[in-house]
Amino acid sequence: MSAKSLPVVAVIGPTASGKTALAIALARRMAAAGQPAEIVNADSMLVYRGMDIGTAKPTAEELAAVRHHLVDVWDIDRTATVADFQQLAREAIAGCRARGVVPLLVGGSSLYIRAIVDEFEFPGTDPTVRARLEAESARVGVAHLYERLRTADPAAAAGIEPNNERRVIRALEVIELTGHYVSTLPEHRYALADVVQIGLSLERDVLDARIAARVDRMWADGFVDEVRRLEARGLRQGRTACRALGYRQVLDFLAGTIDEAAARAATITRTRRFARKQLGWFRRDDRIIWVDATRPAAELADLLLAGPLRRLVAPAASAQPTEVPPASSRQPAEVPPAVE
RNA sequence: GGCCAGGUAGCUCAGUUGGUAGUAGCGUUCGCCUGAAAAGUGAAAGGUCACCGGUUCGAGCCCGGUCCUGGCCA
Repeated sequence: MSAKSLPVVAVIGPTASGKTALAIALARRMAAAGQPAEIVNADSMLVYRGMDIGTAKPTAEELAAVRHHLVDVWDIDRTATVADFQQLAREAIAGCRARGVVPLLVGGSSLYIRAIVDEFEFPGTDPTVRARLEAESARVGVAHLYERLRTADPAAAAGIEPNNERRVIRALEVIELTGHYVSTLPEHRYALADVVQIGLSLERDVLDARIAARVDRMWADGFVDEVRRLEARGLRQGRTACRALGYRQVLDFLAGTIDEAAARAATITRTRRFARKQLGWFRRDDRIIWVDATRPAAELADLLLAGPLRRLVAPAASAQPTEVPPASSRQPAEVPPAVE
């Protein structure tokens, strides 16, 4: 199979829906069929070294079984940004394809996934400008900054809530750098060639139960100690990692503002809310092919490789010189089903 | 069994000298989102004020009784 014909397969879904398991299963099945695959992480927290239990990071065995990109690459005090991620992930994807490897992009954040696969351009940033605006906001209040935004760019201001300090500052920063700011998201249009998005879907009550079970397991596995160790290594100093679900709550517990039971309960409810948010994002993207997350990962992998991803393991694929079938082609045709 | 404190939104509670309840916190639901997205932000829905009776023009609030919860004493 030529590198050009390799799709990028995005495995998405809310937290605790089984993305990691499915990606691993897909990679194993594909490898067995002679088509190597590697995982490109699109999760903002898996990049941090030392954040293992609370992020449900793939296990050592899983990491050893399938090559992973963008996992354990940063220290916890580094600030993660979508723009950096976009670049790194696109490089990793291009690298895979160049080597004849199918990239499996795995993540739960629609923005991160879209920034990578869609036409998505970020205006630049300037730490000095940013710092100045942040300091000013702290001094005089967001309301003043919002007023300035209103006069500088009424259209942009209209799309931003006056109280949303983060966005107000960012908008002013971009206006200062480029002259204007667009406060709406781009269309759903792929920038990368041949993208297939697989979404894991499941009922809310099942999802909620899984989240609670996962948090319980995290605690049983020594999550609090993990956070304690990371705290000693500067977790509080960073801007991104310290706000991760669970970590933030345990840090509150370690600081004494809440007790441990409250930290655990808050981790569950915040994670649940996060999952709702994720689902809301994915709901708006009609390009996603949804599969039932309650089925075993191996079974789902077989189904996908017999259906939407069939061309990746079809025996005759290497014999067909050109003609890449569209991702949407789902005629069973002459290819024998992989299951049953 | 006696005394005390309570029973108001899914949870924790406010509720001023009685005028048919709260900008409450959390949760829930829905929306927005471009360099912190596991982040940030907006809005909405939710209550026969434990139950029965009484006083009053009018009771979450006062009186009597019943039930329930917690504490103390036996």
